[in-house]
Amino acid sequence: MSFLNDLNPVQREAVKATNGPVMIIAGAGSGKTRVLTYRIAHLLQCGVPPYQILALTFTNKAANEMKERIVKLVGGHSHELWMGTFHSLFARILRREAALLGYSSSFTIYDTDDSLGAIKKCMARLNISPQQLQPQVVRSRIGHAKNHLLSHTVLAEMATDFVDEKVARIYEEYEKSLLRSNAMDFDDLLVKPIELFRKQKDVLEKYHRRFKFILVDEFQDTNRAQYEVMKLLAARHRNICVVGDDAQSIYAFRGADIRNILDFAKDYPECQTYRLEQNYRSTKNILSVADRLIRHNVDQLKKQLWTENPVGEPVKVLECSDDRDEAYHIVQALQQEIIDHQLGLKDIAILYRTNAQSRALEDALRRTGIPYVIVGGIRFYERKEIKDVLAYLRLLANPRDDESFARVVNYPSRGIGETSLDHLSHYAQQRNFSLFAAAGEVDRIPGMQDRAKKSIAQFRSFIDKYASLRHQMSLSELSRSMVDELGILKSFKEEGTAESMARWENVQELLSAISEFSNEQPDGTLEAFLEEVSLVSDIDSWQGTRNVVTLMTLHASKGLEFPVVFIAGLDEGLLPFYSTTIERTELEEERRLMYVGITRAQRKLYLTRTRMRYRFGELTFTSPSRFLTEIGLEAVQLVESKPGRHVAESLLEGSPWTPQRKKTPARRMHHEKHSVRDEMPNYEEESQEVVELKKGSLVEHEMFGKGKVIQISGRGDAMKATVHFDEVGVKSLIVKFARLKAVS
DNA sequence: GCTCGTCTATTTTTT
DNA sequence: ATAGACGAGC
Repeated sequence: MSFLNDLNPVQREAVKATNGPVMIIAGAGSGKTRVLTYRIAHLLQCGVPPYQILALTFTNKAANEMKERIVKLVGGHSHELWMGTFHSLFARILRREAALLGYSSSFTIYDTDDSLGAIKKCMARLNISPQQLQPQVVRSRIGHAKNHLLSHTVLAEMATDFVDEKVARIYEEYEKSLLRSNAMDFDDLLVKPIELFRKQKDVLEKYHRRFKFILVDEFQDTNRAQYEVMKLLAARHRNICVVGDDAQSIYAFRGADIRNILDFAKDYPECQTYRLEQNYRSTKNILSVADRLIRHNVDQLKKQLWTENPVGEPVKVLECSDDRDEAYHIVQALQQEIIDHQLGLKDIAILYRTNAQSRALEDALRRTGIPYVIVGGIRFYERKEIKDVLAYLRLLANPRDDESFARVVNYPSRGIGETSLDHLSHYAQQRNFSLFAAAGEVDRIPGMQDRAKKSIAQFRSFIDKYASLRHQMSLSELSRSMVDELGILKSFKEEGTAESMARWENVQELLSAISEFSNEQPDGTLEAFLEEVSLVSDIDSWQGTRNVVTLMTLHASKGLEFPVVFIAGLDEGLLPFYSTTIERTELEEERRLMYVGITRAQRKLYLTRTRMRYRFGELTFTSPSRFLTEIGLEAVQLVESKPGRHVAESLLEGSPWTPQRKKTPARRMHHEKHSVRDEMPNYEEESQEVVELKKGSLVEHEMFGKGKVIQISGRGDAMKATVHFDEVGVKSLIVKFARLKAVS
């Protein structure tokens, strides 16, 4: 089994232990993904049919990458692997089994906004005012309850105060409204399968027969519901492998529970544990900074990361006067790195705690003409105009979707105001109807204006018309003609403001996304498209191949790596983030977040902070993050920021970074919505001497030394080579920037 | 029922 | 600083 030789001894053991429960504690940069992919490849090679393997990942991107890598290792039927996020895979199972839960298979997935809307309506019905009890609070309490598998009855029994009692009551009402709307919220996608498996043993058995091997990635970020559903599925064969790193647990705020790591050993006493402690990613300096920081956490498993990589350059700390100045120094340093080390823009990432921080950075990059891309921020699918169009599509798939109904019944304006809608929902409520069903009996509703009745009836027949056209035309034709008939694009155009033009563009982008989806999956249904839309994350669509600087939050950076990393905003209060006080456990999560950021860096790490920063539009003084103190001055190199970015600006005249303006092409989908300028030609065409590379070639790299090519993937600029270096192990390099020299 | 102006919170992080 | 929510007035 040749490919197993690419692994170090511990990795190889972890890959080969296919029977029974296995826990892999994998430190940052220790080849976690590699072990997972090789493990699956190994299973396949041992003759396990792909459909018997269930692999649960944190993002769709991780799943897709893994699939690709597995195909490269063993070829073949990777599409038969069940690999994806908990949410997307269980949505798939739920669609199949929907009838058993009283749902139809075209149920809608409510996003957080939809749930909030539904909760508000429930509260109104129960006469609980939003002043009395914030709907946001109610939603998070209900979400918390669901994640801990507590039903509204149990919650009511446990209630110790007034708030909990109310929440339990609203929870009950909310559940009813979800069922009536044929809708599930994000938490339901995990909770409902558990309900189903517990109630219907035969269904569970069916999946037991199917999934003989289960793997869970990013185990430290799973919540109780995820753990429970995984346990149910693994109950029969007990071939369950979880991979995680407690030091990188950064989602406790949304219910991730590190206890899962401890409970695993209890629930599976026969489990074999492997620790991957050799880091292949970062220099010794970077690793040492990471270690000095994380040592301050009390809650952590014992683990000592080490590396054979070079010591590397010192980690630099930049102190700046304000956030504009900080952005400017980052941009300067970044340019210097590119010149000094012949890097591409895509080798650089700027990370920060809050999305709001991206603004100053964007300004600085734009002014210098450096192309960049922002991952995250306001998501494409959460924009108002997009949600409006999607609401129509959702109604076609599931007319009972009350949130969508309420959203667009009067968009574009049809003269159906709050009063009419109140009448309608009251009528619906009395009969336990959906709004759409009530709209079918509009004549029987007392007290409603005739004009409103007519409009509602028209709206209903509009939906009916397109719902029946659904099967006669393609998804993209359907959406296009519906949007046309609604006059949405036209009205944006007529409005003519910059904002409405942006909206126009966004709707066009949505329509192209739908076409793209139809082309890629000719038999893809409307439901499938909507599901994809509900469950994508920003990081899913980030492609590391464009030659641009990447900006993102520390959270989004998990699982990625970059030669050069900047972490901005090391100010107390911002990173760690808190407003007034902070508890130890929260502080430790912030520290892990910082740890995640540090360990993204391969070669060079910059930490920056400011003495003053704008907060809520006001300039406030800040003190250095405690994390800087904890790391200690002796481990870093403090760089005095040279004041005066004006000087810096004038120096830029005529430099290679002076903007060479090019017309901005239509922006790409959500992930690149903020990208202002496309790649500049001098970077795109920056080509290295072409080295003839093929499997088995001997090469030399300036940092990693000599090695042997074990794999080539991609073409052109995106061509990657996987090289086994004598000194540092296996690396995947982008050929264009790796500057590999042939060794004879 | 709609529009304009003022007020407010928002600035964690996301499937 | 800014966008969304809310209330007063048409």
